[in-house]
Amino acid sequence: MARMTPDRRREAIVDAALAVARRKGLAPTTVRDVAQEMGTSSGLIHHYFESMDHVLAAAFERIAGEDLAETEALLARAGDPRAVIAEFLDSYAPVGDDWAFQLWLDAWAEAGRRPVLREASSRLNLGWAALLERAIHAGVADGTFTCADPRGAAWRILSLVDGLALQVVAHQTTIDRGDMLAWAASATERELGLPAGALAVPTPPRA
Amino acid sequence: MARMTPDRRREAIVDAALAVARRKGLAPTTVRDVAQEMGTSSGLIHHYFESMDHVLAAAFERIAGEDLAETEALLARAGDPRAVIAEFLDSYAPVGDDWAFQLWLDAWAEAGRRPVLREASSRLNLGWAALLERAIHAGVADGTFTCADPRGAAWRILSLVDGLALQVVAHQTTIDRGDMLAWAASATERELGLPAGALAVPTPPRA
DNA sequence: CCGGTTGTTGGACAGGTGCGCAATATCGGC
DNA sequence: GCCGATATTGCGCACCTGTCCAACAACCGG
Repeated sequence: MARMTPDRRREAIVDAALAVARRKGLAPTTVRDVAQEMGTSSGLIHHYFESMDHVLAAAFERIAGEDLAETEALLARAGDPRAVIAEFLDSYAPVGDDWAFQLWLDAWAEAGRRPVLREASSRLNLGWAALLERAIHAGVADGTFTCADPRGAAWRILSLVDGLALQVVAHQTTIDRGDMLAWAASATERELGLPAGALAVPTPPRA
Repeated sequence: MARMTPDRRREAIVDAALAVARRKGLAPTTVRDVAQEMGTSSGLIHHYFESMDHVLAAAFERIAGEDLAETEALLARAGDPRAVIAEFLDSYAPVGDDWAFQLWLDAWAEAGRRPVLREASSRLNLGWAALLERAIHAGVADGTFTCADPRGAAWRILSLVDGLALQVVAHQTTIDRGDMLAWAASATERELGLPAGALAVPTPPRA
């Protein structure tokens, strides 16, 4: 089809891969799927990417990186440290069938077997932990939080919400978004030395 | 090969599937892999299982169910509630390349796409939460723990250790077993109203 | 307007996938 | 010892997988 500059084409391939992965998941996405989604031949994809694993890693990195950047921007606007953490928890809890988090599940599972995906998944996860650690430091600095170990607290909070979101997305029935929000809030309050209920409802006090 | 009774053969198939899954992971395990592992033809497998998904679900259920039962037995021998929880955390932390936990990662990822696997994974996960909730109730009853919401605490602790173990197994480098144990212990102490350090080292106070 | 650079094609290649079925081998009951 | 029941085989079917490459076509500098 239409001839593109290499940069644009690479982007188009990643876009198409992401569109397919959204429907089918990361691992089941094939070269031919992506080619068909773009409306091109499949040979084109190997002209730009060393292997299919690299395409999938790039697709995962795109969506996970965007999510991270958006959250970063969201938190920058949130105001005081308490609101930042409340906003973080609310935005992390899956809504509906959260295909982005499903891609995280795929990435974690594949990370053990595909080095290229492990690299991407590991890097993005470290990014989330760092984001959270910065938010905690800010709250400790201005006296909102009490926390002796911000790095540990960041990993504990992140692991908790990952573990909870995992149940919501993978099993759908065991626990729901409401449970997740309530439980993540109460644990995080304890973690940051906040009074019980301080993180209960993210934005306006409305039930 | 050797003719078997249906019950024995079903067991042999599940055993073989588990042996392969241990090496390759759950999703990449194929009918032919399992047949070769047993030293039989592949047609035999479809004579006993409705589909390959059912084989994989049975294999996962076998290993996850055994783990759960072993932990249940371990905790029954552990003594006081504090020791039970300490033992739980220690046994949950992955050692080396934890192939059993890798199967959990596979199961969670596939749960969204394969109903048969979702059913198994969901049920086993509920089993672990119930185990933990019982242990907490016991500690609250005899005054060792202080916990207003044992069900929530069970899910929070389970989700936390799942999230931490996930990092250890999938990424290998981001955090290690030591971090995981320390962080799981400190969060659980807060969760159960124990003094800091009460769960620090599982068995003997050494280092 | 032409020629070389290069984005793109489309199919070949060697293998792998789950599943189903006729034929065969082996067993337990008589 | 035979025979019916059934465990097991071995292969075929239709399809999918990543990767590669010779041929083609579109664009850009001259």
